[in-house]
Amino acid sequence: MTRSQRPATKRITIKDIAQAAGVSISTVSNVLNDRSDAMTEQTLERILAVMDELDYRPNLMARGLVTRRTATIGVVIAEIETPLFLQSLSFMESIAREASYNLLISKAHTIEDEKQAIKVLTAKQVDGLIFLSVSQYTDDDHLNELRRLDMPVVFVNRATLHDDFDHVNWDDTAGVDQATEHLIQLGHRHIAHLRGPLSRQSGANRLEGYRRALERHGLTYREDYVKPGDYTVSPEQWQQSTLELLDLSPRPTAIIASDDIVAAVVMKAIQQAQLRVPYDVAVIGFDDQHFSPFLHPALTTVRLPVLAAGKCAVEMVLGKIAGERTESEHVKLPCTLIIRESCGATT
Amino acid sequence: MTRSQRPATKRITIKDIAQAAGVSISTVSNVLNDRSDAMTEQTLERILAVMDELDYRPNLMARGLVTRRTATIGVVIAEIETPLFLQSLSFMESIAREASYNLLISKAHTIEDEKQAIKVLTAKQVDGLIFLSVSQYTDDDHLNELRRLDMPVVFVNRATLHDDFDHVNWDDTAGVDQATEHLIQLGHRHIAHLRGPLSRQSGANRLEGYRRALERHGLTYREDYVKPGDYTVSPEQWQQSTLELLDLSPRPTAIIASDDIVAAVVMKAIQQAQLRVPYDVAVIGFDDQHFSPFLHPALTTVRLPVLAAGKCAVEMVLGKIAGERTESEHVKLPCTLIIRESCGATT
DNA sequence: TTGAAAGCGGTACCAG
DNA sequence: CTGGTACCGCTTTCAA
Repeated sequence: MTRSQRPATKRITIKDIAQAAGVSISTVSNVLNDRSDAMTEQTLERILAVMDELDYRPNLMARGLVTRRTATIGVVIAEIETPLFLQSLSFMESIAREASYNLLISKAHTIEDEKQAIKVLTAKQVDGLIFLSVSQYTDDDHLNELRRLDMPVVFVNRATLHDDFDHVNWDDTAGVDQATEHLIQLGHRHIAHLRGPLSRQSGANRLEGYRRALERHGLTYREDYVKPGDYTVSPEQWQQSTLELLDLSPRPTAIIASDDIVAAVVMKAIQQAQLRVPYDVAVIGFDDQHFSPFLHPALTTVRLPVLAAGKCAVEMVLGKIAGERTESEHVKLPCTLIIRESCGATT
Repeated sequence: MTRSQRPATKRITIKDIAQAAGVSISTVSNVLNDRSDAMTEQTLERILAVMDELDYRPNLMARGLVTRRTATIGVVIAEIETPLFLQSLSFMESIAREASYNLLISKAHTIEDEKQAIKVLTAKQVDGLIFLSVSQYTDDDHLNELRRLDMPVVFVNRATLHDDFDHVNWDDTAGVDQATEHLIQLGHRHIAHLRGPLSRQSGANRLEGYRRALERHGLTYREDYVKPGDYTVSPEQWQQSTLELLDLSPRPTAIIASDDIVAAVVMKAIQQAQLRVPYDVAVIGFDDQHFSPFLHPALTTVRLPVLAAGKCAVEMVLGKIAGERTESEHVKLPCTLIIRESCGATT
């Protein structure tokens, strides 16, 4: 059976409803827009009945053409593959939907993609724009055109140079500081760090948090305790780096990984070296991904407020659309240390 | 600085371009639609220049109103939280974008949500609809109205009763069959299964695959080797069930988990019981999630073809939109056994 | 080759 | 309180 040959189902419009109900177009429009106060109960009922009977679906594009509202927010996403970011996207959808908005999405890996995404999303008349990015510094000149748009724009996790835009970020530095502090409180004095890429603000910030906590406690920062451990190098190298750390003297008693996946590999390497986590070496991750509680041992990690950030971003653009918020805002959300088993503390 | 007070930037339209370039509206429309053949090179250049200068952005809603095309595909997503499904969504976006389509998304957890999602997405005039679902049997009557829509509709992973719609599914049964077969080939004779919810087709199918492989090899199916292990019960119960399995006599030498997260917990429980994976007990997961290669030991699992399914679904609706595909199709994608370390085989 | 005009499906203003 | 009508911004015949 093929369902694709045009069934010639003439699409029914507001005019059809008006005709069938024996009223004017404006009257129908009024009920569509909840202005039925000044209308006979009877009339309303009849119109409603006709709409239902004819399976009427108002064309939101036609409406949008005149109201200049689409009830749609555009989301430009970098590296959407990251499970965490996708979760954030999902949550943003929930918040948006509560306000009867939908999300129109477009991924953008390169600057060129991004330009293109901005072009098409604005051409589709979205009411606002959210950028879900990696914290990389990039050439941002093309963002200037956004200013001419007179459209709410919010950047999530973006190290942009344009400070007059709205931003939602999280405090990586404080996050790792907290993690390091936690280890120090537990008595650790030799803490290593598999750091993220320094090309990203997050990598640099986290390293900074690590140093800061160390310094605060008068612990020396050792170059050889810090090694790259991120997607720019292979998992084998994470493992290799871990082994090298274990060979150091004094051997680090704790390792802070750049993210939860790396932490999993670190734990694995430690265990394969016949050492125990956390008894011989404690491990802390970063992100708090879905699987982290289920690792063996359950991973102590720093939770990124991706959900809160998504919610915040959506609320910011909705606020701007509604004209409630007008000032440009820079929100920095805190990270939370989630204590589980991998560093030995029990809460 | 507030950027929200109307800058009175009159939005420029095709009319403005025509005026500024000293040509007619139709001429501008022609260049917008790549019909510049019958046009002076000069005219074209001038129009292009003016468009660039005025930063002209054609209003795709206005266009869509007449062309009845929006270059947008609606995606209705159930349980978008699942990292795997979100990956699929992300991949769908890639495929769609290659064809210059965008995705308008709406989550729907309940039937009521779903009705609402269908309503608003169609009202926004999407060119096609993709349902990314859980494989649950539900009351599907509301889907009937989709038939009247004359719009391409594809269901991914949905156990719908409406066979005349397009479907993309994967073969859970064969997937678990394969996993079980693999274990049997490795010499296992006592294979347990932490099964998924039987309320979902996937749970039932996987159990079926398990039984099928057992029977094919003349191994008896033991009720006590099968326990529920899914989101309907708590992680503590997964752990508890694992321990119960380990207490059985003869003790299972292998456990097939309902998904990778459960598999992680199973491995953890086994290890905490001072047994080794895979030497004492082999473990196989289901999904092949992002973290699975990084578990200790790396998880052998059945990969769900979520990416391929997403791609397939998008291509199906694009094909229908283009009028190339007309027949309704039912695609069933194979699952792939990914052999890593957790069941002892080395490829 | 280019221009004029009639919609697409709504909204909203203005009479009556 | 209801009906007529001028747009919204673009496409698309149909003439010139």
